[in-house]
Amino acid sequence: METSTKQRLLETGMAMLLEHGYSDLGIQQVLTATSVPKGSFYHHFKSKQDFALQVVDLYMTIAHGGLDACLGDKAVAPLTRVRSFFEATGESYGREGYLGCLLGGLGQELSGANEVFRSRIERCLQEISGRITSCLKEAIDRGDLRPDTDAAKLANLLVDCWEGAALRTRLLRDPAPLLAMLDFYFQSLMPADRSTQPAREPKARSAPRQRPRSKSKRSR
Amino acid sequence: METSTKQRLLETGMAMLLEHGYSDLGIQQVLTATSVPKGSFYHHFKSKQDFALQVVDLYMTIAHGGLDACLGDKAVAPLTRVRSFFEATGESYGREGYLGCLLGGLGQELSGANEVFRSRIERCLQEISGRITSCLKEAIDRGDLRPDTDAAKLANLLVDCWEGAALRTRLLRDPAPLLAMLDFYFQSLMPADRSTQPAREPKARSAPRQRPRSKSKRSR
DNA sequence: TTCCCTCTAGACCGACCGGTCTATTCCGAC
DNA sequence: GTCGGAATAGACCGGTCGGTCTAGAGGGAA
Repeated sequence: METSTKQRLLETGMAMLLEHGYSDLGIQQVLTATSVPKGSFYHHFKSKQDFALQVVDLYMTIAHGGLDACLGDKAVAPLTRVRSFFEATGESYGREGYLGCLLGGLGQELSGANEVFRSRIERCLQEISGRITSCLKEAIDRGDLRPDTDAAKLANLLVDCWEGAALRTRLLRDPAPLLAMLDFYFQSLMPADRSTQPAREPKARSAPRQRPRSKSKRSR
Repeated sequence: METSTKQRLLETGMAMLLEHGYSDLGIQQVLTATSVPKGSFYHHFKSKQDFALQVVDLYMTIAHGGLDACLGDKAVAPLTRVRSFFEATGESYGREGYLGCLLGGLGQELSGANEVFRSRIERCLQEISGRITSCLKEAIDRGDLRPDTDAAKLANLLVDCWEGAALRTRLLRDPAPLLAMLDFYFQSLMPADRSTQPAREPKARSAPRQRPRSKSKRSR
């Protein structure tokens, strides 16, 4: 079954929005790339903005899928689960040429002048942060974090720093900033000894975990 | 002495680029805002891109001014100097309505498809990071950081996370993410006891150091 | 005064933008 | 069959884009 026209538009649009951003991306470019006539586009979407918002929805569906896959396994330490989500996300960035995060990209570009995108993308980040918060709370209950830890604050911090590192990754076309950021963050949470390990999983993993880990190292 | 036409274009352009981004900002908007005819614009700048790049140059001149002011005072502990630079930068964001950092904004928007901006903005971040690196090395020499610390890596990390927090600040129109990020970073560098205090200076200060510390707290 | 160069001034250009519109094709329901 | 809505198809629209061009204003040097 070949994917529907709408789905093709959304998927191609996601990649093109990531590369070009919103304002620089013409509808005609998307139509040419997908061989879809303009009439079909405006049959499925009521405007360019509507299209981009639906791309964001699709992006979030995928993100939640990743969160489900990584945060759900109760057999793994909660902090390890959180880290594994970001590592998996970083790997998916690699598959797209290290262009960073769509939420960060659209958020930066549009939030200054477009209230619809501003609030929508902030809400998306809050969703992700919220799910990480839950996992951090588990870590607190389990004694992996100090009991007075503000889980929501720590989760937002992680998301924010991640977005920054993703921007740098986009500028450098190199994943090093993402990895360095995760190292620093989790090392700070588990000063020196503590039970939970840096990033290895204690039990068998569900998803295939290939990834050549990128040989590029650069100076940084 | 009223500022020159070119200077007015650059200053207004900086504010408008911060708000609208590059692609969404029309030259005509800048001309209208400054009451400058198009002929003058293209007399001073050879293209829109040239204009934006010169805005970035101006931004960097200002940034270096801030770095000079904050990092130069040898009487203050180096880590405190670094922190004070970012705190001052955060305050300047506030004066512009918490729209974040121009380098982050243009970097996100354009680095996917425009190699000129990509390399230029990466270079700008490296310049800033480089100056922070020097200051961190001072901290190492002084014994405020472990001697095996990778100063450049730590400086890049700080810049990256700062940009991420600045993005969130733009989305929320609130400085809290910036402050939370600085707290976490410097607390991690000085675990618990260590000589240097969180953000207070050990010796007499030259520059006036008021700092209202921003009353907005929000939930986060 | 004349000259010349910098800068101002804005009409104008072709290209392309997002979006509309009408016509046609497709295909399951009946 | 044939009917009717979903989807495709692309010509077309007004507006705006970045950029060009010509004309003139200003002012210091000779």
